Amino acid sequence: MNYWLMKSEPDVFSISDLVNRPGQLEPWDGVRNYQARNMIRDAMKLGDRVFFYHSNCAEPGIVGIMEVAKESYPDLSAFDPNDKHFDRISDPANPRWFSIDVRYVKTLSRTITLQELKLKPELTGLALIKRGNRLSVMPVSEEQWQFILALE
DNA sequence: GCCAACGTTGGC
DNA sequence: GCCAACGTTGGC
Repeated sequence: MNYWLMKSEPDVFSISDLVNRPGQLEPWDGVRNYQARNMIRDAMKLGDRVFFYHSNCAEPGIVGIMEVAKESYPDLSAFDPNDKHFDRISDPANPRWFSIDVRYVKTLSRTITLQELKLKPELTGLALIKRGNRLSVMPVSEEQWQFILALE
């Protein structure tokens, strides 16, 4: 099993929103970065665990866990001219962007904040805390995953 | 709201 | 292929 971290702005889509979705399922679409796209398309497998990270908010940090409920398929939002993430270049016959579906697993008893994660020497290799990192999807090693969970 | 970091675009 | 201009991300 692989481990990941995905960011979402809680004002746009929060972990509470995921909880309230039918079946607690949600298509994770709108990713428009090639590095992140490649991970979604090629590496994220059914059952993989994913940290839900709240970004661009008062208290950025990890708030919960989800799992991959469906492996990659073309991101339909790229073909919708009315969608915020519409991409005129993406050709339905040769899609440029991909989605996965995620399912809610749990909410952490507290937010494990970015501030706290930055202080841990064990996490210096974590992409999230590298300066200037803007990736919205990133891998987490099993060691990092266990370490972070133990902070809860 | 500011702004540093970074990815993308497009002229050359 | 270089690189300046521009747009976006996201912490603060």
